[in-house]
Amino acid sequence: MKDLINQIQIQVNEKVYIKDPNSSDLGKNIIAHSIKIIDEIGFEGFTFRKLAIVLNTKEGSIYRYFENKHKLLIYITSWYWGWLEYHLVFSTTNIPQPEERLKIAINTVARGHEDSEIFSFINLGALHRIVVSESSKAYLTKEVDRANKEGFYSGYKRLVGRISELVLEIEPNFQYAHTLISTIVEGILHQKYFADHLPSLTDIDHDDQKLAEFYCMMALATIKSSK
Amino acid sequence: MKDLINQIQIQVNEKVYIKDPNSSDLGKNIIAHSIKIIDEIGFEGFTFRKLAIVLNTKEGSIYRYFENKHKLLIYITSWYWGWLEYHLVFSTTNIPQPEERLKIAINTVARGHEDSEIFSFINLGALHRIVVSESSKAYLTKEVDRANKEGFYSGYKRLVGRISELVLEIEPNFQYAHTLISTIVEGILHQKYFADHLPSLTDIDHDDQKLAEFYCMMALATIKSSK
DNA sequence: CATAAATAGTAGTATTACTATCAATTATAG
DNA sequence: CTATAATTGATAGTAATACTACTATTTATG
Repeated sequence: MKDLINQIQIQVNEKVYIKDPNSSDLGKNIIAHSIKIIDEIGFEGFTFRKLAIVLNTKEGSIYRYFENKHKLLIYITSWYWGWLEYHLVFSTTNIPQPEERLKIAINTVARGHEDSEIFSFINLGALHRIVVSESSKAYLTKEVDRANKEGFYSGYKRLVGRISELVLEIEPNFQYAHTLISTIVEGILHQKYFADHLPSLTDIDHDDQKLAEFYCMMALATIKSSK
Repeated sequence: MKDLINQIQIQVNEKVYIKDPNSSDLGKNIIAHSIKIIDEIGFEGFTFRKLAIVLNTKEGSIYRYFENKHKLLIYITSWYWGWLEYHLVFSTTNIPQPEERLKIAINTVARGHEDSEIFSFINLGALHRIVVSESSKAYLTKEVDRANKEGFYSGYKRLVGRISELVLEIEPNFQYAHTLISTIVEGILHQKYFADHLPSLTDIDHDDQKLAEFYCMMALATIKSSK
């Protein structure tokens, strides 16, 4: 699996960047090191100046790739959702039972990364932590409508859409597939954050397996209750 | 009800502010107008300078009340959770059936404000929109652990705790009360945001009643499924 | 009416978030 | 292998942000 994964490239909406970071070494370093720095000091503390110093380059060079740090955040979170979607499609094909497919999907989201800790130059562990604690800042902004129109959130929307389809396979008359799945995906991220920082808001303590089980149980109970 | 509500004062952890904004006209204006400005231009665009200009005062005077704008955000969101808790306690007392109490609680969170649009000098409609789109930024920061230690999130935690207790009254052996309730509270906020900005992630379109019904159904199905 | 408290007014600093320009380096195409 | 295009490096500069500090003036209170 690892070998195969290294063959593919995750596509990110090209309007997110000025110059494709995959097209050069500097570009790849910008992605790799911004993930590292944001993971360490948080998105608010992260600046292109700090990144430039680490990369032994200048702010100006980074601005040739991304208009601002918010776009860079959209880039790396979109990349993550693209990667997860790839993973999801892979893990659910050839599973005949729709209920089983939904369970696998929820497990995929809850586990986040796993067998491939480093995907080419991207540290998936750090990226996953960023998604947990920073990804909602990609859309919780006054520019959300413009960004959405440009398609910046299509990766996330596609993922939610795909899992919602699995729900509809189980129960085609279920009216709340998107609400249920976006609640679960956001819920998984939040519960992980709460386990780390606000433990009284959760009952699941760093156990991705258990987290997945809870949300599977919740999903199936909710779907069936609607009949 | 409105008259009674105007009698009480919502308490916010006093470490959040330097000087109690309730103790002066300027303080109250800081709260009232920061809610207005954040609602209009978003938390990122909001600065103490802009607030000072609107209030015909100087940055320095605002800094005597709040160390920085992040603390002010914590203040106003804490205030909201305190207000909601008050509402919740009020609306669930004297209801004998635990299931009914849980339903009322979820409805209270989903409706957010309603019969009291303006609570003394606070515009609850604007505050509710801020809670929907900005409140998670109060804890999604690298300072979260320090802030949590200071008790800055106790209002939110108390609210989740209270509703979790209602869950346990229905089913004392349920293991995931906090996870379920924090998922629902966050879910309600997210679904409202999605309805406004990313509609493909939700099935509930600006209908607080329906939103509450969905999450009530989900809660009860999940609780019962665990038996 | 005195004096303490609060606010207004003015300055100033370090950092952020950029933009612009030109020189040096590196890639690529003929 | 060289011309030239593309990329990056280096330097500079601006407006805004996020503060801190100090003094003058106003307002409250005993």
